[in-house]
Amino acid sequence: MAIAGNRRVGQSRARAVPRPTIYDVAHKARVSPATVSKVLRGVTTVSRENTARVNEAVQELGYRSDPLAANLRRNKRALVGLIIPDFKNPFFGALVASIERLAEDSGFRLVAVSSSESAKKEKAQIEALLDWRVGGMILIPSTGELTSAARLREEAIPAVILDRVPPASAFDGVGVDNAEACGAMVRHFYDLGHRRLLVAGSSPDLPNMAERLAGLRNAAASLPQPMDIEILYCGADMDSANRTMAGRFAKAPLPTAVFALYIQGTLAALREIGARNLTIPDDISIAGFDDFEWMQVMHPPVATVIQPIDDLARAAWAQLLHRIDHPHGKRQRTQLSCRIEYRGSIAEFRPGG
Amino acid sequence: MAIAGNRRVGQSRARAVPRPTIYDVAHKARVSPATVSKVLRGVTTVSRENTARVNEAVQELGYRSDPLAANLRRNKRALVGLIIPDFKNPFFGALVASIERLAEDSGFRLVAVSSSESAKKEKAQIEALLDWRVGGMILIPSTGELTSAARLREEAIPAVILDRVPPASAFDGVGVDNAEACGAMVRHFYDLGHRRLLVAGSSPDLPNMAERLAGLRNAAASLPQPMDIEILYCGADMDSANRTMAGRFAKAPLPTAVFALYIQGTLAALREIGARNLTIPDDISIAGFDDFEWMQVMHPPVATVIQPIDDLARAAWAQLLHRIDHPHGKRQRTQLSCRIEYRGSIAEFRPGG
DNA sequence: TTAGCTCAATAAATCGGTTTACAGAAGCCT
DNA sequence: AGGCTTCTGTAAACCGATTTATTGAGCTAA
Repeated sequence: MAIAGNRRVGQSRARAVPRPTIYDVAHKARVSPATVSKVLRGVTTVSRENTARVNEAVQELGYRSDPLAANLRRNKRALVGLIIPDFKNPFFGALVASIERLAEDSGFRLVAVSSSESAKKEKAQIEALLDWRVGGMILIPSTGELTSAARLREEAIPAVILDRVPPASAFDGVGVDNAEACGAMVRHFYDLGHRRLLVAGSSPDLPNMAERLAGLRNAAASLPQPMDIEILYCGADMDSANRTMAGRFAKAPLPTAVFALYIQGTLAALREIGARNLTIPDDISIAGFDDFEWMQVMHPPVATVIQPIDDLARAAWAQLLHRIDHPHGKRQRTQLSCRIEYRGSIAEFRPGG
Repeated sequence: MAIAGNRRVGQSRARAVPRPTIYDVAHKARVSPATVSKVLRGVTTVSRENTARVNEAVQELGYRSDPLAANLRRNKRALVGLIIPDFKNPFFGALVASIERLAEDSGFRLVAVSSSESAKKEKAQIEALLDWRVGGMILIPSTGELTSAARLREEAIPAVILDRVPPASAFDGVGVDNAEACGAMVRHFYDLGHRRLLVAGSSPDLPNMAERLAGLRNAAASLPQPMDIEILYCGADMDSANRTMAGRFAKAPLPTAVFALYIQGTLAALREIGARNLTIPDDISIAGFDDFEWMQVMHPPVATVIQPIDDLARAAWAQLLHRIDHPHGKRQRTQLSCRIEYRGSIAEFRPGG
């Protein structure tokens, strides 16, 4: 705020013709501004004749409403905020793209910002969006603590938690059935003879990670024979993921399969496997989470759990609209199913293979 | 606009305590709202005593300014728009992340939107941002035509074209020296004995593509011996890229090296090479454009031209700020240098290898 | 002492819409 | 004809800040 406040924002040359206002339209159509406003908002208590004249004037002047002015007067605003952890992750990118389209279709303006996986930055972004008096918020938290929840409740902002949905919170949540997907993957590995599985998660604090871990632990517990599941927390950034993974692979015994629960884990595992000249899937099998184009051009293609991104976006959006209209309705949680693509990176375990 | 207009935006429960306004602060500090505004904006013509009282009141009330109201009154606004072609591409994602941080540091709010690589959508997004009376705009065009340029000029909006900078336009531009990088890559291939190079571009309409093509053609023209450079336009989406690439590889003679000028081209080439069981780099060498994590976990790692993303963002931002302050200054174009990482995917060409 | 000047403080106008409250016309019923 | 309702249309208040024009106090110089 500081610099833009001091900076002489707007020395730029004035337009030749300033944008027309609602008053210009009213004047041209020989009605009052209030009537123009009604026509523009589709209020029906305007005579056919006046409606026509207003529309004509709008056309001729090329009038477009100023959303700042409009939103200022409205008590709640046709603005929604979306906070994602990282713009560089195409999974989040796809969510942004999808939600952007949905918001536009419903007449909302989406303001997408990132928290850089930092709770502090997330908090600041939430405050900034609250300053804008957004009518709602979709949040992919940077942490499971949901430290900012208090503020959101204080302001009574309709909010939906997406993807990283805490087990208990006062907010609507939309995510996938992580446990089911991970359970299925574990059983698949088991059925192929794997008994030593390395799981790469980012951090146990993230609710989706916790669900994935719980899911695969539960699945493992109900297998006919025991399966050794080793969990490795590799951190959110590539550097720490690479380091942690390298540290693990320096020790015996090596796992016969790796299940990476997030993209950086997948990349770190692939890198380490490559660095040690292990062959996929003969020496070691691997599966990842989320689907990226490059996974299919690897040799062999990388098996992965696929979250239904567009469906997630649609569900979150629907939830948010519903919450805006019904602030007091019961809290909802939506869980969608993942699809697993068992690609060539997973194979049967052959002892001594 | 339509639905949000009709929707009863804001039935939500009123806050227990509505956000304090500048009037509340003024009342509490026993000064006028004008004085509060001055203190908040750092205007110095306020007595030490009043400044202190205002700050105290701000603190106690937890007051935060409403940017909508503030921006409405200012003639130009502390808002900048950023239009990118696609949120799903991590290259653009990284630019968004970087520019977001820079904007924040300068006290601007960034509104990032996407054009989905469509000129029509781009136009709509530009209009929407103009409606918001943004103080400036950074645009990565969806096409080289810059069809929306007229509107931007009409509104006299400070604008910077990023990445896909047309050769001649009335706007500031920030990009990389595509020609130099591509020339270097071509010479590298030549020096390694390659004489049949397949180049995968998205579309000749994009200015950066055109520069890349011109660069490699020029480089090829000044080589000691002729080099066969075949250019293939594969389109922006994965489907068409895959189809086009498959079509090319169905015919002889195959190239000895592929240089893909964009990510989808790189992926399509890798897929097709894999599908035909060709070995990299023994059967065929390959280089890409832009650096993605997965390139380093491929076997062998994929050589690529690396654009300095953070520097691009910084240059674009600086350019925009400068343009906002000096609307009439001479148009500037910035070209940064790329770095090439020659990784294992490129090797010497051995005839009959 | 008084005109002239500087400086801090504020009342009021303003940005461009939306919303409220009310007025006037028309239609209906008794 | 008079009372009641319904329906359109508008004046004016309002959203929450910024900016302008003005006031009044304090100080200096003549």
